[in-house]
Amino acid sequence: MAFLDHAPHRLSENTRPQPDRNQSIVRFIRQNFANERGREDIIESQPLVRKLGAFVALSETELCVLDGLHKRRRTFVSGRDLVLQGQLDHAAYILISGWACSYKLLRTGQRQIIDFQVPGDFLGLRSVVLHISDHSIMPVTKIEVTEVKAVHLLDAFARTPRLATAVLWAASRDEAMVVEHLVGIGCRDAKVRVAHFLLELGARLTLVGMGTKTGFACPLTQYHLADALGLSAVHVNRVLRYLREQGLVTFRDDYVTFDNYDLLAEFADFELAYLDQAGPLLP
Amino acid sequence: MAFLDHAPHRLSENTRPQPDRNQSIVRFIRQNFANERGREDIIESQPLVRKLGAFVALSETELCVLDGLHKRRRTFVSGRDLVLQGQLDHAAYILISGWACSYKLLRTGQRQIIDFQVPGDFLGLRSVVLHISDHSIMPVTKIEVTEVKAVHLLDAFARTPRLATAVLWAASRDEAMVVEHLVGIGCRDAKVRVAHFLLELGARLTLVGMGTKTGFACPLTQYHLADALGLSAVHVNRVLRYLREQGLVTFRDDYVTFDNYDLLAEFADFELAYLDQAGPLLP
DNA sequence: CGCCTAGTTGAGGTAAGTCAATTCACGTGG
DNA sequence: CCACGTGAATTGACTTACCTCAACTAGGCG
Repeated sequence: MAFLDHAPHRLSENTRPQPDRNQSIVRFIRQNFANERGREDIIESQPLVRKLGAFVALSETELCVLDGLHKRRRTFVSGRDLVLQGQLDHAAYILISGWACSYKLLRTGQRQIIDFQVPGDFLGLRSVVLHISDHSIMPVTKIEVTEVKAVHLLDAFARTPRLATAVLWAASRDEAMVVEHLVGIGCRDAKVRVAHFLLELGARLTLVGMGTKTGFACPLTQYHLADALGLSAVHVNRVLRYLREQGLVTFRDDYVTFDNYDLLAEFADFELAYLDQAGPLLP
Repeated sequence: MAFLDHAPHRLSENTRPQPDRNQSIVRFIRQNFANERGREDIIESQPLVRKLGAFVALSETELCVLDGLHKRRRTFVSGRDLVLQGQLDHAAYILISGWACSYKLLRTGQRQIIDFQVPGDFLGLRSVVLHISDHSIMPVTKIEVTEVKAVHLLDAFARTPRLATAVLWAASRDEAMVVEHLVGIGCRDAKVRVAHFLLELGARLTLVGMGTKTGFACPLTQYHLADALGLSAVHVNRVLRYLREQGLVTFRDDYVTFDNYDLLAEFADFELAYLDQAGPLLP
């Protein structure tokens, strides 16, 4: 087990989402909302809108409320935690750029990384709802976030129930990812585990335009992988070497290359049912 | 790894919640709702009300809507799944009595149990919100549930936003449990893992009046434990023997006895922060 | 009675952990 | 400019926690 975190020695920052996805919501905003603020501006600055928009078709009011949530913009550097385990009544954040991770620390000094967050993801949503944080959140790279006060969020729910439903959807999706993670640690062996994890990460990043079937920029260290997958860093290294030598995937220099995507997917028994999303589910 | 599930050879059914908890919501219902239906009746038949009531103080309207959700009552026996992995647009359920478990099956035949559900818990909430189920749900004992159609649930959210918030809270609490489970599998060794799991289960059951610091009735088999904790049934057996011989906890005859609660809690490094709940958080 | 499932125990194998040494890239300060 | 420190990655040698296979007991039930 790796003990504490170490700052990655190089940071990759190509976190700009491509504007060619979620076309229905894009069209919607263009039609209804274009004169309020620059329409591209809204999409660019609000990866969250794209995400929630994929679930419910948001009305103008809801978009306004959502826009109003993005208040104070803040920057955090690697090593400075946003939220600490046990902290009470802190704010939630929406990740604009960069990577973060949520983790729990045991008294033995071991760290379990729960999940990594990429642009558009909520940070600390669960903690706000529960009023106490059961985990910590730290940046992996330098990150940009917008702060959302707990009160504002709960207030927004009361005024726009559809928004509450949309956020419930986002939370459910997060939970599904944690569950998949649990399954990985619970019953896959190290090789399949690592392979599956990289494929999953790739799929998530592809959804927000930050990855392809060829690969993706990845600021994680092998220590991050180790603590996320419940393996030792040494063993992660060996497994990565194995996968590289088999011509499946290469993890090197802050970049993950899928050398043979299909073979890797078969090797890892990868299917991404729960990540699929076929347009707005709530009319 | 144990392969498929086996029906437990004896079922324990003392699932009646004690009416001495969540006093504020009990009082509330007595004052405002007593002449509509028998007041005890509502509490008895709706463990969910007690649970949600612990988070938001529900108004009369909200109670009505919540009551309206409890439509068709159904019974399932062990072995008959309520929800199947991959199933689309099924209903959700609220567990009235008995135990259930949610699990995922891998193509290798391995099973990972995500979580166990006890009376008052939602079954398949996440699946309804995501419109597709990423997991299956099966009864552990004979269970009684009430069915909630997806449409009704989403409709109820639109009409009573506070209810949506309360359900978001319940979902967050579930997620916190999955996260704790993840941590257990990810970085605790087998002995601590089993000990921690039993303590946690005990704490959850105590919250709904089905357990104490002395122990609780537990219909699970060692195979259930194995598949939940990512261990082999054989190893679970050895660990249970160890814990019994150390005078910490005894798992036998469908009953878990805490032989030395404090020592066990120390051994397992157990703290239940996220289960604590100090009254309604949303006025 | 015999079958089935749950639980129990032993013997031996293996995946993954620990400890330790080495290399490499980068940054810093003399 | 080089010396030095540090964090990340790499590799080898050894240990161990947990798994697998297998045999056996005991209770429940048709």
